[in-house]
Amino acid sequence: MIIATWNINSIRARIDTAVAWVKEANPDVLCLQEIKCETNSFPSTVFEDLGYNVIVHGQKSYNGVAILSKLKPEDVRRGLPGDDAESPARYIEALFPAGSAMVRVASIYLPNGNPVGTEKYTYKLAWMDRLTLHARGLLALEEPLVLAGDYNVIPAALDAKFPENWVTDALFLPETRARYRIMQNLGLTDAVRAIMPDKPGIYSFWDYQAGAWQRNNGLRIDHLLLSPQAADRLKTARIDAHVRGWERPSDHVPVAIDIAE
DNA sequence: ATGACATATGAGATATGA
Repeated sequence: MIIATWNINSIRARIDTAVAWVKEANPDVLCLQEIKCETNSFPSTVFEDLGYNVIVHGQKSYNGVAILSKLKPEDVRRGLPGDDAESPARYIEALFPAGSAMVRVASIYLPNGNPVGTEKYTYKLAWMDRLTLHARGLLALEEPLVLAGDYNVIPAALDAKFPENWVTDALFLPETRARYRIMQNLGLTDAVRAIMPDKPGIYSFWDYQAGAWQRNNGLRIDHLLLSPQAADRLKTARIDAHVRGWERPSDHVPVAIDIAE
């Protein structure tokens, strides 16, 4: 079962690109972030025509998350516990039952947090604390669980081309990385690093500016965290970096795993 | 130090992003 995550940076501006990758990779579940549209404006029929179920948690202009899936979603949750009606749309989760191969998947768009020293950074840290609390509850279910998305976290120096440029940034500060590590210490496995523990130069984001893609000046900030029951089934993980070279690309690329059914 | 790019909104310029 292929499960992927992709910050699409506007689904309406990127619909052809999204369809092209879906046809190429044929994922069973695709978590999208930064769809940048309201729930009712999501181009659901395009994907339904390709055989996908579509669930969306959108908002006007910014943020917004969705999950495309071949299996019918159940137990859908929109928003993280603690969200209110005005909270940005950054979390959607569903259960995909397939006999013994059932899996619960969340699409996560974690706040960026810059600039540090403002309420944006404290909001990011608080959001990570809320996510951790929710993850604890999900882990207690002892199910295959995949928390996939744009974490806006550079977990280690290995995950940036120039880590020294990020030491005071919200993506790489010790307080940020500590919270990501706390999630791992709960028993969640970073799928890409489980498959490629020490491999340098594997990134999921390249800035649009200053020729970042051409110089491979990237960051690995899109992650799939797996419960033990999912990690036991992990077969492969990959980052589809070639998509960054397509016309009018998102600044992020899809990250995909294959778990045994 | 600044801007470089890109998108949404809405019709020019600003907010957001990482």
